[in-house]
Amino acid sequence: MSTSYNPEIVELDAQKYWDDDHSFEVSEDANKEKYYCLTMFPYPSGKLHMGHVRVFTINDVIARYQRLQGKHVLQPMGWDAFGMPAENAAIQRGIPPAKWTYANIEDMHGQLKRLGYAYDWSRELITCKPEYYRWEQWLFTKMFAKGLVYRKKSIVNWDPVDQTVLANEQVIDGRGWRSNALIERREIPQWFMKITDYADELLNELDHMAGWPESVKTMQRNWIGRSEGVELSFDVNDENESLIVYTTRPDTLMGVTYMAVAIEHPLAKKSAASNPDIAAFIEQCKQTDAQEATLETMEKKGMSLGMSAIHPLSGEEIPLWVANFVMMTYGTGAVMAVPGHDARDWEFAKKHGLPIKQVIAPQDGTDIDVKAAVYLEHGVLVNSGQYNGLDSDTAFNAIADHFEKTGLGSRKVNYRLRDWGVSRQRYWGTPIPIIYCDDCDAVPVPEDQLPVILPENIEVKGTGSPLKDIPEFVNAPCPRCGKAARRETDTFDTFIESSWYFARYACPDSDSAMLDNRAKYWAPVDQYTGGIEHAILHLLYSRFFQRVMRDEGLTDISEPFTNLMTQGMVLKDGAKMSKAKGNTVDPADLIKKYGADTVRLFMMFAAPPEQSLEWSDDGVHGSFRFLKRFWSAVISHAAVGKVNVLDISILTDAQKDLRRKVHQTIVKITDDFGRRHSFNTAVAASMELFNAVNKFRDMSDNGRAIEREALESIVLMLSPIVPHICHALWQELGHESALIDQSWPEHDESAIAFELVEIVVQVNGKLRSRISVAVDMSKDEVEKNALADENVKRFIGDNNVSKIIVVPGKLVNIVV
RNA sequence: GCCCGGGUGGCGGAAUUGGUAGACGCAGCGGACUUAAAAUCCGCUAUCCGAAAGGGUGUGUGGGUUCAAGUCCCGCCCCGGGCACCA
Repeated sequence: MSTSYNPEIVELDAQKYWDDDHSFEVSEDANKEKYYCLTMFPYPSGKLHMGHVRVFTINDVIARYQRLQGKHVLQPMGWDAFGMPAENAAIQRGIPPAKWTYANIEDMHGQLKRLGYAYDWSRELITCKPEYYRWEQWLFTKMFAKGLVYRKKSIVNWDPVDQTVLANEQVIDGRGWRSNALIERREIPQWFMKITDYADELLNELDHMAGWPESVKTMQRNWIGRSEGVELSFDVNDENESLIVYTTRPDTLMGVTYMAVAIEHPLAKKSAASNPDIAAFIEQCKQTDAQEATLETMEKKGMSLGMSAIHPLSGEEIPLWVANFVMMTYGTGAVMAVPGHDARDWEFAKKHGLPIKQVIAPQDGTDIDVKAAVYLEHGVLVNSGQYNGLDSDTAFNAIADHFEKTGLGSRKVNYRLRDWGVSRQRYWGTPIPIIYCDDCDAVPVPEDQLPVILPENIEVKGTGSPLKDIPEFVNAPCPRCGKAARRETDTFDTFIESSWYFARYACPDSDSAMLDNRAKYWAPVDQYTGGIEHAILHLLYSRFFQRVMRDEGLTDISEPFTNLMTQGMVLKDGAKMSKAKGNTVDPADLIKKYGADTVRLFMMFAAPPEQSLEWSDDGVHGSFRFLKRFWSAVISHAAVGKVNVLDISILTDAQKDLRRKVHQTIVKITDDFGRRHSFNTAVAASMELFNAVNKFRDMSDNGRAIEREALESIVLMLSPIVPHICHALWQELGHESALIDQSWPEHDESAIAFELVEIVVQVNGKLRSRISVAVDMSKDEVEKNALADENVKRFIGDNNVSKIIVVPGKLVNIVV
């Protein structure tokens, strides 16, 4: 082996060894403790970017660490292959999405191999293949049979020029990205999955998921948004149907001064039919995209419907409005407005001159003016007739009881979570296995006719789905009556593919079932790593799908991911790396220049995994320099020859110090890897130990034996991060068997023991001195030593010592 | 607008349970080696005052709790992620 570090030779050699040895291919072994270590699979966009390299390296470090801990590790990789970019590429370049996607997968596969990840490539999944997506079609038909899917109208972004539905991303400042036309909200029929049936379970289980970050659990809790309230009905003058509203504040019921419905609400539609002004207003409100952020930040607009509802307690007439901020998708699409005690209602009332009435007063009796400022707190009821004087909680129950007795309302638990709309009006996705028959309505495709295969050789124009233009695809006999019928041309949301792929890795070749017995061995995923941007949608959908699969008898597991790590983004010049901003760094260029190990090392060293990482070319160079120094230090140590067995009975102080440092570092790095996932500090600790070895320079038998112990420990402990160089250095150190088959180093408690400890002395909390004391010295003795220090005496001066705090082994604080 | 994060030297970051702020690395400065450059090696490096010893200040910002606050509490500012059709 060469004395200078040549990463390309070292890395290709190690990779060849792993390939020839099939080192990372695993099968089910009941005698070994399994460890399933997974990263969120990539979309095959064409080129690997730094964000990919970061997440894959983090996961690879964990996988390799767990292997050294003796676990039977599965780390698979695959491709989330359906999605919009393939259609965009197809429009721009005239290549079918399938062709573009498969070419990208091939390129990126090669780039991943060059990074040396410990993947079991024999399990590689590609979600756009019928062998994969047939099973989600199958599950959909099972869900259909159980009533877990249904069709209803829902709102999409409609581009009136391109005559097509746009994704939120394709709407820029309210306009279509290609046509530049103003986008409209439009209702079309779509398929939904009843995730709300699982809302309570998805919510409650979060309390038992100790391996998930608190922030992600909080986001999911808030997203599900369970609330307890009362649903009640208001009669509407001259109408047969009453208006149903949901409120979490029935205690403010007597403060209702108006009501508002969404523009899609039946009452609004009915008014619009006879009143052109209202119709015009609704049309105007439709001139916007369908994003919640747009809805929440836009100007609050409304118009009186000229109708009124009857207050169920007072019998007063309450004016009825239509407003753009009421969402048809939450609650009943109608709200009772209490401007005195709700911020949005208050703002709207002020703008439109609607009355504001105080019905809640502060508990402490303070006077407030709700016309000047909204009062949101709970308190004591006023201006509320028989409920006056009750506190908010008591009033909640009294009013709820009243409505339940009269039958005009009832207590209700509501969720912010909505059912999952899975229809997409796009080509490049899994065909929804439904056939529409004039007589039998929507009929699921029977199991023996699955999969419904997506034709791949196709031209995409960007105006509606090309599937509609393929008669061989669209025309199909009704599976129930045999009459000529039409196939659904919408495809599934691509989140469906990513909601179960983690389970399929266990049995990627199973052609008789979605999951087989092998899945029982590997599930659940022990460690899941991916971007924080997936905190809600992907992770919630996966938790839902896992339960659907469970209830279908495919698995006993409810939670798919035991431990979750969400890694931060890769930034350059303070912004997320993106083509649009022109601040990308191509991993391939860096690997060519420095090798994969340097890139991996920098990624792990530059920032803790959960934080965003600021890219630095200089920093990469520093990592390369460290590897070069590490290489030559080990090579020159090995060149001297074999070392003798260490005799710990005759160690010098310097030898004891280095040995202590070695074993302290083992303790620290083990904790950093295993418990804290703090890879940046693990690297720093390795560097510190390495610096200590370099300063050591002791060619005695014991000296060389300790140096060997130190270098071998560093090689083993850095190997999850820089596996290639460590593979080579392990051989240089004279070992026959491969590094990946070794065990993680264990520390020697006796090496860590020390006699003296440095204690900090503060006077009034300010650092004034340091004293060195015996490790077992009593508190009184430590105090005496501290008070005897010259600088400490100077700061105490003539003052009386009022208190002394001693933190054993750490500090003394003298308060004067 | 709502939900979740983050803000520490010139830069990336460390400080794990309220107990020494700035580990480790980069950049910079000084030196060694070299015809020279690169590479490598050694030393210094928060800031202000001071010859030094030592001292003052300092973790976005304003308050508070505590013997002690980067860490806990309250308010504010700024940056990032998500908001259901980007993945």
